[in-house]
Amino acid sequence: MTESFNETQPIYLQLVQKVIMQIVRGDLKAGEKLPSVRESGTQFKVNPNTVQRAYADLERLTVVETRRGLGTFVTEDIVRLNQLREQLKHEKIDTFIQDMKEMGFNSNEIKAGLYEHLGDKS
Amino acid sequence: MTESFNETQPIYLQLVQKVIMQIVRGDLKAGEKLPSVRESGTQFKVNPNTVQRAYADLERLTVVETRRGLGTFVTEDIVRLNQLREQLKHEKIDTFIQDMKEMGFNSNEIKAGLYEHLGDKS
Amino acid sequence: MTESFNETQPIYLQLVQKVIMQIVRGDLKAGEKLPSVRESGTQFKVNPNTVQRAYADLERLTVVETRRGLGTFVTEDIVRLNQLREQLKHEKIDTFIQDMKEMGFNSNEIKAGLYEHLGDKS
Amino acid sequence: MTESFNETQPIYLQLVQKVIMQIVRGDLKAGEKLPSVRESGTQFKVNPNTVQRAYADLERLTVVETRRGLGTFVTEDIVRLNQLREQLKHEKIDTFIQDMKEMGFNSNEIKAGLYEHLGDKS
DNA sequence: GTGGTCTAGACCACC
DNA sequence: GTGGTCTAGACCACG
Repeated sequence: MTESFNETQPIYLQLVQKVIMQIVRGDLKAGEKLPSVRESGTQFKVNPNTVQRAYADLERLTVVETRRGLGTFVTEDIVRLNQLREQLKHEKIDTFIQDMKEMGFNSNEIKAGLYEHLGDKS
Repeated sequence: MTESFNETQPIYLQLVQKVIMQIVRGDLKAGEKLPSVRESGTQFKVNPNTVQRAYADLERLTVVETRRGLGTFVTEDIVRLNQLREQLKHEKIDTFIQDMKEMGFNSNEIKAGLYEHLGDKS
Repeated sequence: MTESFNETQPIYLQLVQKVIMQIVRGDLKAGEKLPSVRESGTQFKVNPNTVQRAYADLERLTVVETRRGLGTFVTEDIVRLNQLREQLKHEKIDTFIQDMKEMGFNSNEIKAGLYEHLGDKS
Repeated sequence: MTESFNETQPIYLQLVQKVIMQIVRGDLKAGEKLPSVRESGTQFKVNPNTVQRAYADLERLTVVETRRGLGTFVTEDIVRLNQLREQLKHEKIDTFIQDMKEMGFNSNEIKAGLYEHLGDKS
């Protein structure tokens, strides 16, 4: 499963997204240890520096904490994690609606389109 | 309304998106002339070359045509334009659903979330 | 039958080629009158200036003559026309062979490839 | 052997052709690194941007891949490379035959002409 | 006036 | 070091 990266978006930002997704999905739980920068680096075939940068960003977002000599861990702050999940959900929905309206679709068309697509694969 | 440009995405790609949106929304109709590369350049405060690059991409996507010495025009091929609109709609919806499911939401949660947000602003 | 033009090659050169082809094929015979620049212009939807330039080139190649107030005519010099035909034939074949060899094909492969293609459509 | 550039064709397209030829001939093998845009630039006495444009085109044709910070490489996809060679061969032969027929030569004359020329130099 | 190409030189992200 | 993007300014062909 060699996942590849988008071309126009910086790799470290894609890594940030990837980790956030894992946390929100629950693949990475509160307090759990993230792979080391070296591990991640070899796994995704990117430079450890790039991983490091992504982890730094994640720390700035207060979703992970790094403990010296131990590694990087998902925050224990469950409130923060729930908040993160809700926040991302609202953002995603909002930008989706905004994009669709920018394309000239009204609320009903959006609902209809969504139903159609959920029908096939729900 | 001086819209500015994103940092992470190349300007010329943002221009491509912008024009596609204008076409899909109907602000630019089939056969209509786009502003010249120089005009667009001064309007968006970017170099004409950058606009040129965007227009070249748009031509490769067969949504515009350039006529030597005359200018760049939205394609007259209405079928193509409708296809473009449908294609973008499906892509948007698909990636939205995929993203939401990646975050661990099921179909019903997605629908509910959407309704909630459409309620406020439909 | 709206014939279109290549993008990278100047239109007037493509016109030159077109006329030469008509002469070599015999569609335009020795002494025959070419359409006026205006006629050609409207027919091919190009500027008369462009046609004019093509005709000037053809005159420089001594395959047409322009007579003031009368129009542009294929040269009466039949020797020149035969020479033209032979010259073009040899040039075409030579560059074809050269191109194929540049691509790494040897004489036998070239012959074989040609037979194959002539088989379908001879 | 300082090869120079044609006047009527854009330099970057001539570069594209040149590289494709090198690949088809086997001078550049699957996975091999192309010279950097700066190297090529100085070698051919053109601006690195021009080389860059050619490389971008080649990537769009999926005959090369660029790896961030590493360089530009001939694709490892050997199937693609063989397809490329076959495709170019057929195109060359087809346009050759078409051109010759346009000039009024029939299949036998084409074959005869080819044999004549191959005789001298095969 | 239009788009298309090219140069020179700069800055960025990535390795 | 690599490719990718951008600017400023130039020249060309075409209408």
